[in-house]
Amino acid sequence: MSEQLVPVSLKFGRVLYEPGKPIRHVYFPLTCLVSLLTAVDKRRTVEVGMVGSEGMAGMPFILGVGVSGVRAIVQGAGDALRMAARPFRVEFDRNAALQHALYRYTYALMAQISQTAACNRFHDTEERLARWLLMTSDRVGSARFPVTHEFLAHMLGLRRVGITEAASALKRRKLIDYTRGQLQILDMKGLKRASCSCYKIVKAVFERAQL
Amino acid sequence: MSEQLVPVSLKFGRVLYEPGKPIRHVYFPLTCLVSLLTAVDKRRTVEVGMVGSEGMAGMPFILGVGVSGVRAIVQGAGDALRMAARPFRVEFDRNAALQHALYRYTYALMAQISQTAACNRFHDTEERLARWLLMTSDRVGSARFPVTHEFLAHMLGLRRVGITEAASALKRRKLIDYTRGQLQILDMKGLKRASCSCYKIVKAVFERAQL
DNA sequence: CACGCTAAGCGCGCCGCCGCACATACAAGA
DNA sequence: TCTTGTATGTGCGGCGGCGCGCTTAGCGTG
Repeated sequence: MSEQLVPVSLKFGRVLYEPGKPIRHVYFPLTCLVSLLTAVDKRRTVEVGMVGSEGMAGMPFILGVGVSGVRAIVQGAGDALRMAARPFRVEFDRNAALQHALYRYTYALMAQISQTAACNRFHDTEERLARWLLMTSDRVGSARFPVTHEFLAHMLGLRRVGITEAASALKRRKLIDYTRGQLQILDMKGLKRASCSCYKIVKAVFERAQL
Repeated sequence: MSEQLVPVSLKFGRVLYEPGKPIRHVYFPLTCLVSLLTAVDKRRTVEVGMVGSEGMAGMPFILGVGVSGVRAIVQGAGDALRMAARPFRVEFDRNAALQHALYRYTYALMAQISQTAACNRFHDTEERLARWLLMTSDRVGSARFPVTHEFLAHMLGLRRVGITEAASALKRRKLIDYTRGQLQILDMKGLKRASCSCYKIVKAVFERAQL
């Protein structure tokens, strides 16, 4: 990789891409976490994918499309490596190993999005919340991370109150704990049981793709 | 393209790929229509993508992954061009134009899947049914095509009865008509109004990607 | 022409999530 | 300490979709 790969520190809530807008940089998360959101209107959004250190944000660019299809926001503050689109294109085109890795990642991301589509259709709030917390925990590498009910509502595409209800149920069962924007997973195994099978399915896909 | 691209006739219901199973051929639909389904268990499935003559079935293969992530079934009987995985790989690797076209298509398919994920979350049966009918009609190039309520239920991930209710509502409004597995769109414009915005959004993505 | 099969229609009680409105609680700053 | 803002909790009526079981209607076949 080239010296044009610069470390950046990304704050929570920063918008990296907007649907239909050009992709100016690609990002390789190190400790940060990026959410890919799809909207149906101004206020209703749902997360379709999550990008941590295992992946890259800006996939359309490597597929030869210069605009983003989704909105990408920084869901967990932290560091990432960033590269401007043009030099990245040059590097990507001449680095076969990079191509292979990123195409494989594209596949895994597609599988994740597909599973999320089915999950959104069939699984209830509590299962989906548990899955989201596990996936986030895996990617930030910690059982404790900052997140509010309001934010979770945007991720899972439901009311803030819906999150409060599901989260307090999980809290009652001693699977998680939280106060004012700080959440901690207390019982990882229990939370896995409370989550839907989509968690395991997606995890298996990523492992098979060696990511 | 090579002479190993052979025309095949695909019957309704034929399964082209199963999740986790190897991809032995790739398919380029000519007049047939392929559905990509994701399951959460044995009986609950939902369509996440649709592949017609604008695209190819077997995308994971071009991303360097030899197994399918989704189930692919022939939703509309018809013809396709088929190529065995190995010779396709050879052809694909040396044909830059093909690569560009298929990577762009991958992007469009991802966008379609993402939008479906959001659509499944927010839109009601009638809107989603209308969208499905429009997308299918676009791809088979006809306002009339065979489909049963039972089949639609598997595509949209709901009860057969749910389809009956939504479809009869559309019928009452003179937007569609159907009997025993034959469906006809009567009022295309009206059906577009009855569908959710996801129809237009996905269509625009495909047009922008020149597919 | 009678039978069986598949497609489609209907009723009912149930439940999860909706929108809306309001209530509490903790935190930081003036 | 008081104020303001953000985070979380609660209540309620409504509705869309669920599971279940049953009915009706075409169509093909023997």
